[in-house]
Amino acid sequence: MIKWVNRKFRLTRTTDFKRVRQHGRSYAHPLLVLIALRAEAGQRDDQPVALAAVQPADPTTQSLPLTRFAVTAGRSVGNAVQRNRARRRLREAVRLQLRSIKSGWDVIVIARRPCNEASFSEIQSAFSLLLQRAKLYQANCFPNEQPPSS
RNA sequence: CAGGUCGGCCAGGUGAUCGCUGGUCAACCGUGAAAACGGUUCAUCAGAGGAAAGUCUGCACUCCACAGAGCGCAGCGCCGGCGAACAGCCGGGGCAGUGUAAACUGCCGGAACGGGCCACAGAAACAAACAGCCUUGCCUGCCGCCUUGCGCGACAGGCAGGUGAUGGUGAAAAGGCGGCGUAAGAGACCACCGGCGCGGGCAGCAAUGUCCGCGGCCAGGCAACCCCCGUUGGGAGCAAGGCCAAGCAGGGAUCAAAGAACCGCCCGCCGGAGUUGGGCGACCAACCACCGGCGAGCGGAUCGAGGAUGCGGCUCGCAUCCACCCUCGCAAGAGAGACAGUCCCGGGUAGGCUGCACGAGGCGCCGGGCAACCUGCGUCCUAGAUAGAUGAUCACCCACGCGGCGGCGAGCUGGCUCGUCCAGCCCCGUCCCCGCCGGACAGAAUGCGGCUUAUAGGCCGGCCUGGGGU
RNA sequence: GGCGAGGUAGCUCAAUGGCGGAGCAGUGGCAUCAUAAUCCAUCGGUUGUGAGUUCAAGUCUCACCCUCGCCA
Repeated sequence: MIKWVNRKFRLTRTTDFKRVRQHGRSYAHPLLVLIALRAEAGQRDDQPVALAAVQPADPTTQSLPLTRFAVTAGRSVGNAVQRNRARRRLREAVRLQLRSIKSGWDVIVIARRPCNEASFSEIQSAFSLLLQRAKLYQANCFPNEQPPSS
């Protein structure tokens, strides 16, 4: 499959952030927060050129749209080094879990301050726990086996 | 060897797998006549710092304004050099301070242009007065003496004088100490010391240092208070600025009616303040050169459904006024509201591209210079993200720290055959091995020169102090 | 990223370089059967932090920290 951590498949617009944060459901953990919103077809129409250019090239994704991610760290996390580090580790956690996640969602992942002291395996387990609670795993994959295998 | 101080350098390294961003080549797909553009995949190359930080400064660059100058505001201020420029750097000077020393820190135009301040205390905060001192002169009172005189001497008071030595204070009181002098005193005078000014010699490019001579003690502190002198600066900032596709006005233009705020001069009126007069008083009347407002006339300038003024440095924004209607008020006046219709053009934000990385560039060498720095030559191209790219996992090595076994040195204890001996202990130092932990501050956002702040440690060199050896 | 405004008692704010104050709040008292209000008294400050100028700094100068606002 294609690598989905590319920038073209992330959430970048301010309007997307506003929409997901207003209408999405949030799931909290001491290390991070996850906000998910199911992408509607009408809302995706006005969305960027990259989607329209990819969809005819890849006919398998025509029926079910992409799942787009965004990773954020506010000023309460720390200084610039700690914020960048939290974003990179969360993005890596998203990339490792990406194969077993349902399509057609817009997800925002927000880092919290204890994320600085946590190890990467703790971040991974926290992220998979939140994915279970949000019921974002695909039906054919077993969520308990997938995170350690990848 | 130990401690200190100054300057410079590094900012863990190597390798593997999966990922991220940008450039280049190739293949495929889409649009297109083609050029080209966009996307995917593979290969290859590159990918944060000494402070990238704080945004304190100086520039480049862009837009706006602009004839020039001035006003206002802001920065700087010993001397010389460097530099594109700077509140920067280098070298030097003076004053004050820390340290045994090496060295380090802070400050640097003008207080005899002017204004202001110096709380409390103190007589007084910069310029004289007050208290005090003196009894020099005159007058009065009183006492003593004898030479009985406008006599001499002592005391008290008043007037005229002389003073700035004294006055517990305070951060600061019109040089210090000694003498001479005087009615009392005083740089009034003298010797020494200190400080100031002027002139000259020597050293230095200069700041300045040093020496000599003369003058006269006149002149408190604060300019990181205003100010004066010299010098520099037009304002804003890459979210500057430019271009593009779609779509849209609350934006612009047109149609309507001819006058309006503004400035100058002059006249009149209203209110306030002031002066004069009257009234027991509230107040009244007159004058009015001051302040605020209104109205008419004349002249000027602007605009024309919009215009004018003021403020914030002038772009631009905000406020007010006039022009239309309504309401309130005795009046001058004040307050609130409305701004329609038609037609056309198409700005900006959000989005994309650009600005955007070959430059006051880096590195090395020769030369000049004490140094900062500069000339020349050679070589290299070395990040360009935009919810913002460097992450995850693993192996080995290098520092640092902790623990353990062992060796050596020093120390302690014990023994005798008293020696450069043996045995034990091990808080100390060093070396080796093993295990664990484990990498400071911190992330480019237009670029560059500085400053300031944060920083685990390591390496190199100069100098100083102490100890030991030769 | 760039620009510019501020930090004073628990809160909101004052304070010509010269002993840091007001209102509310808190505590104690008066009063009331009791509470509130009123009245009286009282407590509470490293003036954000650190240097410097000055005899003296909340104020003047510099550096740092924190908070808030704006962007054709």
